[in-house]
Amino acid sequence: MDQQYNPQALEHAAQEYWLKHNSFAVKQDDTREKFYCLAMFPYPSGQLHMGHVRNYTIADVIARYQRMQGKNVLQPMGWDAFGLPAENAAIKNKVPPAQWTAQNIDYMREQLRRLGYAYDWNRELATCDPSYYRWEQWFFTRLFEKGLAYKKKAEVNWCETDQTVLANEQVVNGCCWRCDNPVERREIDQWFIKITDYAEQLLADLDTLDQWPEQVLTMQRNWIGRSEGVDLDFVLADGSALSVYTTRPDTLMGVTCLAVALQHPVAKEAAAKDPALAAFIEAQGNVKMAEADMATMEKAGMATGITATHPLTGLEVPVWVANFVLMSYGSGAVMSVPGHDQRDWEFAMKYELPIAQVIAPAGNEVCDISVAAFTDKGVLVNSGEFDGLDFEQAFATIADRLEHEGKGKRTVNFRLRDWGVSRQRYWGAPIPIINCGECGAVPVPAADLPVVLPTNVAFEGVGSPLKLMPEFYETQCPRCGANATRETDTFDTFMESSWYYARYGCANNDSAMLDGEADYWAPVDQYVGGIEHAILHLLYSRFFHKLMRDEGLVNSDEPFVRLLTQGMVLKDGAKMSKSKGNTVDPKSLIDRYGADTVRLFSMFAAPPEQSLEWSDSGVEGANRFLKRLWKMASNYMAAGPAPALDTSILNDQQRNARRKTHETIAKVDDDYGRRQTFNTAIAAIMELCNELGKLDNEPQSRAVLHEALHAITLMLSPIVPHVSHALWPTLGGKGDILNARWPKLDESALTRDTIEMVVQVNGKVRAKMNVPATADKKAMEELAQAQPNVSRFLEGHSVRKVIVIPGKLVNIVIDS
RNA sequence: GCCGGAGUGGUGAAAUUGGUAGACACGUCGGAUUCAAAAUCCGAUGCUAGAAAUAGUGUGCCGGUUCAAGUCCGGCCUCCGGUACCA
Repeated sequence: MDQQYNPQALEHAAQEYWLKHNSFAVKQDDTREKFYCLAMFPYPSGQLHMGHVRNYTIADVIARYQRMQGKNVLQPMGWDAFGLPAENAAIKNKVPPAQWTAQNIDYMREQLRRLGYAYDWNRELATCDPSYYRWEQWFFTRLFEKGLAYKKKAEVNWCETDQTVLANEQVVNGCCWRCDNPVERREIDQWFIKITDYAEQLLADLDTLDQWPEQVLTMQRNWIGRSEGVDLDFVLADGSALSVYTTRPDTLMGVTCLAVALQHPVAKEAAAKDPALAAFIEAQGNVKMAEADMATMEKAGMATGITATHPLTGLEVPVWVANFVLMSYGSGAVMSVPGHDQRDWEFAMKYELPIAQVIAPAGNEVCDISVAAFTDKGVLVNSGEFDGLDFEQAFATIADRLEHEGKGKRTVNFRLRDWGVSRQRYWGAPIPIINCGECGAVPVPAADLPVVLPTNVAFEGVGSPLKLMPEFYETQCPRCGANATRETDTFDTFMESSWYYARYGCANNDSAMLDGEADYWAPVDQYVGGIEHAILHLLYSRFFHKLMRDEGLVNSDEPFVRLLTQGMVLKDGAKMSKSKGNTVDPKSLIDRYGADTVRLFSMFAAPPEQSLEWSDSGVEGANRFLKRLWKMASNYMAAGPAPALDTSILNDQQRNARRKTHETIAKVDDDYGRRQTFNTAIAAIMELCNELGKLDNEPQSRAVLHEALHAITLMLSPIVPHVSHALWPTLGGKGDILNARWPKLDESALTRDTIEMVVQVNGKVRAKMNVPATADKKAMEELAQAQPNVSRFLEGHSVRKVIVIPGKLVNIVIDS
């Protein structure tokens, strides 16, 4: 065995060994429990960054740990290859997006290989490959035929100069990020998938995800946003109904105006006759299509001159246009109750609209409507016949009345909106639809799939190249044969990332989207990825899984059994990113210290769910630990083999070291499996190593050391697999360490004769004492009072009570 | 704005079910080794006072519950993630 720890040589050897033995290729095996471990696949942006390293190391540690539990473990890797950055790079570097993407994948794959991840590379996939997206296209045509995909008009950010649709991130201060001209909103035809049909299921099934972080479940619940309310009609002068949705029908008698969205038909109609109103709508509309922008802009409105009849009082209520009303939520119109809604209150104050109080606090709270809205539920006042009712009674009574008179209806509403999947972009999977003058939108027949995206294009960033390629869009209608036009929009990239996890199960099947093997691996047992995906990606994937289930492709209800959301990698308190110029290239660190050091540091520096502060000296520390470990093993080996361990003849020091070894095995097992706190697992192993360094060279001490080194090598192998691979045979390990089992805990090694306890007086620690393991509460209490530094504090005071927590502490409460 | 998190020594963090605050590291300081340095090894290290024993104090801020609060409750502040076309 080498005296020196030489990571470059041993890592190369381990990786060659794994490659030669196909160590991570797996197939269906019904004799063993399967475990599917998956990290969110990367966007091939150019090179790996530390966020990737952290993500993939966490998943790799879990995968390797599960393999040590005897499971059949699948861990695949692939590429989320469509998306906006390829188009940006194409413009900047004058290289076609497909070529840029392929180069990046090649480079990043090599970086991943050097980190020694246990991937089954046979299943690698890239979403920009027609053999992948053809099934997505096929699946979309199935959704279309089931009525789950439909077309409607929706707004986008439009740059007139570049003749292009802009993503929210490409709109900076209301202007195009490239040409700096003001952006306008434009309404265009787009494809949608009816996720709202699945809203109830998506909400209800969150209750089954008991291995997901509570915060993610909460965010998804709030995002879906189920509410119970009433849809009710205010009648306009022309006899048509203006429908509004409210969760507070108890405040109906306090309505002082109605507010409609800028895009609402009533607003459009009024604007047609009122140039000032048209100008207002125009001016307010040029805000980008992002909720954060719309919700923080200054509230503004304008009266339309139209009035509507209140369904209960029969009084006329003015209709306003307001920029904070969302066309996409409910009916695009709301009733304004300034007395009991803070936003309405501010709006009423600004425009000097009346504010009426119709709810009074049920208890003794103070309530002054002239200072702020009273938004709690309470008792109805100034509401005529409804006075005195509480919220529930008022809801029921008013809803009944409206339903009875045909003016309203109890409704369950969701904040969730249908999923818009059209993108007016080049670098994405073509939407498999042909538009025919006669037949309308016709799905491309399965036999004609895939609709292949042309990759040899000049991409200038003005419009989509597909719109300039008659050879792409000129076609015939599959139904009637007439000349027709192919859809030139492509899919939202969330489409690809919503089902890739399932495709890994049968990545090379070219006759079906999914098959029996895919269903064998599904669902993913452990999913690992950034918290930034807590809503969109994870919700779309859950939805897609249910769609695939209903198509008979999988048999489970949910795609991800257990979820770990990892925090970001920061440097100097800011997220590591190219734009901030504070990235650390994993390659140079691997070159300098080896992959094991990089893996060890990224697992040790913080628990996986927290953000991780990058530290160069921390990396040094991780490397130093591996060197010490290597030296400890090589010193042990140099002295020749130790005798067999005989636990009946160990002295105190040896017994203590052995107890520490087995305590560590129990802790690390719990940290890996249940808690997933790899930082504390590593700390525990370091502690053990520090302890072992104090052992002498007696034969049984060396036997204890051998047992410990054996266990340490196994326990560290998920985190630092290369050095473990090298140490294993030298420590007498049998076979391939990848297939070795987790070290066995010897419960009998854990016993203690005495236990250290703390003695407090009035909650302050005053002494520590060793009590026999067999002592009862009374003995602990007596021993505690006898401690010199304790009796000193008790003098002159009477003991009021004594609290004894066996094995932990004794707290003596005295009069002060 | 709304939804979800986080805040503990000089630094990254630990404290798992309300029970010893600061494990394990990094850094710093002191020592050993060395002609010298690097590397390595040993020791000290929350802050204040003290030679020490020890005492006081301390987990973003204000208040509360409890024998006991980093942990639970109420009210704030700051930062981070998401906000439906970044992925």
